[in-house]
Amino acid sequence: MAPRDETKVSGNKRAVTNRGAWTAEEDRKLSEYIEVHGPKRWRNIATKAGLNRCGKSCRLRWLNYLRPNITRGNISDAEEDLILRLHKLLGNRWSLIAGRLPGRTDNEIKNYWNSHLSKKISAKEKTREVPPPPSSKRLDEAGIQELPQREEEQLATGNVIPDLDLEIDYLFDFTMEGSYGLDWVNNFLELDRNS
DNA sequence: AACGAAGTCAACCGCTAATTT
DNA sequence: GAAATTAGCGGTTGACTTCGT
Repeated sequence: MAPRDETKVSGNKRAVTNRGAWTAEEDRKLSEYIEVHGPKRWRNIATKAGLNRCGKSCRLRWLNYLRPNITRGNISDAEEDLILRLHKLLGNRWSLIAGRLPGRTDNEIKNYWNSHLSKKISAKEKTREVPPPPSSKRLDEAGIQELPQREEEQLATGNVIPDLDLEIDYLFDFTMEGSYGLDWVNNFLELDRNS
């Protein structure tokens, strides 16, 4: 049985809502209601569909599992390659990445990244370990290596920008492109230049 | 067979942006 | 224009499964 939680509603009243895994019955109720009324006003959906859930939970369930055209199961090699390249370009912008993978959800891609790809990458980097040429970094008088300016800025602001210079040839090598159009990448870069 | 560690993934949380009242 | 509500995002948690000993 799903755990329950008290959710604040207007005033001092509290409503007890279900939490945890969704049941088949809850899925059915949610799907049927959305089929008729559409996926909007999630708090209304939760109450009017007779679900003891918060609107947020209903929305998540619909987007990640119940909506049509969801692709479930193994991520193909082409998809994995695209995720890697998009992540290099966009960072942890999971919803944007998911938007380029038909049928995949941001949650699924985020999970796949955290459980598969991040490890693959760190393993790759460990084996690579190519030291930079001595002239590429200068030493200050105390003998401490200075960070490149962008790295310093990122550390200062906390905004880590994906390293677009790293493996740039690989990133923009579209010769192995499959069915995924990447015109949007060019548009994105054009917008970025203009801004 | 039993147990703990590691991996996986669905769901929740906290926050911000956008929209509505 | 301000306040309230809703939608959406990324990070995190925790239950469950698989693997190794």
